[in-house]
Amino acid sequence: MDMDKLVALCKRRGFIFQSSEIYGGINGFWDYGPLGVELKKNIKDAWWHDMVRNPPPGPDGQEIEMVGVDCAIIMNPKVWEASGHVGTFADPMRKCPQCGHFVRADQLWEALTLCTWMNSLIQEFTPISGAIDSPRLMKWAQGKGKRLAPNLALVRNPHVVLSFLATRVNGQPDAPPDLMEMTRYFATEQLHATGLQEPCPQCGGPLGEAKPFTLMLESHTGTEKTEASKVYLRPETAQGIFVNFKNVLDSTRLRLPFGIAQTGKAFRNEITPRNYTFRSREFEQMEIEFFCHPDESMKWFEYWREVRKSWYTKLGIKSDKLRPRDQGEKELAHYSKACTDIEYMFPFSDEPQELEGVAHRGDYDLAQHMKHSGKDLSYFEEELWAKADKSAYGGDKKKEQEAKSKLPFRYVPHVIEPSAGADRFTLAVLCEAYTEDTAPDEKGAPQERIVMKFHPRLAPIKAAILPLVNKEGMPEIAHKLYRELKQDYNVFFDDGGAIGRRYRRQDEIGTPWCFTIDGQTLADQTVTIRDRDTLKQERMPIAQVANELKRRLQP
RNA sequence: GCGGGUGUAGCUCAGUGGUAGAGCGCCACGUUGCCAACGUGGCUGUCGUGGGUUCGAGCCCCAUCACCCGCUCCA
Repeated sequence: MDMDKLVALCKRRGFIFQSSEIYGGINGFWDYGPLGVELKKNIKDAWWHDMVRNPPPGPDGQEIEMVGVDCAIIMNPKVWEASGHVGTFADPMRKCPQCGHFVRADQLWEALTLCTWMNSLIQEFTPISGAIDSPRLMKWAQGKGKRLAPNLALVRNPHVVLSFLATRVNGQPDAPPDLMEMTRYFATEQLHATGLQEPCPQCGGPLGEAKPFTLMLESHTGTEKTEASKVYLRPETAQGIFVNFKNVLDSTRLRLPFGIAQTGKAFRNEITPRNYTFRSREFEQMEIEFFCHPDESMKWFEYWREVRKSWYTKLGIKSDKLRPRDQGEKELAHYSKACTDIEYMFPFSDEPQELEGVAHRGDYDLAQHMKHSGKDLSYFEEELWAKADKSAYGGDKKKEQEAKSKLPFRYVPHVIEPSAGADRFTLAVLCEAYTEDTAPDEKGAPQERIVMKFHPRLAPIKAAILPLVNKEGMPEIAHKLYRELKQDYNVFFDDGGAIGRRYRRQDEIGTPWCFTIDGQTLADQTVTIRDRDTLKQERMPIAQVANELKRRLQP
């Protein structure tokens, strides 16, 4: 499938527009048009219905408790300190002017010890003794170095660099240079002009100054625009759930395990927004935080991984394009026990791209918020305590208190986090639906047809109501049916042009069914229902249309 | 952020420094008898934006914005 054709269709038919287009657009932001908003809304509604209102039975066949919240986009900035976003997002970054590579300033040396050219170079000398084998380094610079680190000073100008290094070593023989200092010398071409420099792990070029770099978008509240008034647009909806965990617990009588769900906008200052709406700076998430007992968390992780994967399949994503991928141990965050990315083969990439991450986050988030807010976010098993044999404590209140303060009675819940991208799934649905096939024209000759094969639940328009011709009362009957159906569904009335053209127009926007009022309707009150994918038509009584539509749209 | 490419009607795209075009679509009227019909008429443009060169710029130059591809980044 050609991505350009999909992008053109989305614009032509009103699914997706570039944001602020008449002003030249803005990088990384997109608007949904009349059809796009219906599609995305259907996706969010399907998610809410299938995950919050009516989630599949649990691993042991039990009912799943789910509730929702809708939190503010702007929160107390301390939330983002606790979550780690300020720390990791605001790390000073250093950029290589030669190749454009970014590296976190505090991770430079770690990156250097892991990088290819450094590992190659390190075999050519013995930094601990400080001994330098100039001819050997020269050979490296003129051989392997040229390929591995083309912008390293040692490679670009080995004579000068080696002479600086020799001066350094000879000048202070009792202080042999360590690995870091040696490396700085290797990266420095004009010692007197620039001082010692540090090399890029990618190409060896001299790195620039460290600059703070944050992926969170910032704003200010109140009248003063100061550091103290700075606030962040949330980079994920999850934290709103965590900070409201206690509120939900206290206001609902819910007992563990249960989940809290939220859909909403999130913002990230992506360096390179790319691939249509896939990586946008403003996007919408559909997130669940499922709170459970630490001993049961893996069971719930597996439950959600399966539930989320099959949800996509159920809504029409072919299973061979859907790739659940378990993250390796190295890839996992330090607090995480497991994480599965549910990925989709988008047409714009040879690699599957992430639609959703199902993460086992342990007690990391709640523990962080306990630490930073000073509030107790632990959970107490009241029923378990009520039934417990307390004879061991002999009525000693202190012993009882101590027992109540730890497992199995009190603990910080573990969390399973299925975090899905609403816009990413919308894009996947569009890609998946786009189909070019052939359909016969009025002479029976095959003609090219573009059809969006949306799952009926997701289709922006559920049905079109069409009078075959505009006479003999057909438009009136059609309009009456239209009025009836639009009470419950987004349906479309069209009496313009020939019937074939009207069918094709509906195909292109993925309307699953067309109801046509024809001459026979006048005689026996039946209409035809025409199927988008098969082009087949059946007759049914006009009085049964609403029920039939309801039946076909059942989740 | 770097390198390469693109930007002309709603869409797809022609356009050689000298009057801005085509196809499709869209709208109106007539027609219509189940899969992109036909006839007649009509609308549609700051040629991405801002400068410059020139008697004259869609075309040449500079800058800028957006999109695409490749690097890079992606807690």
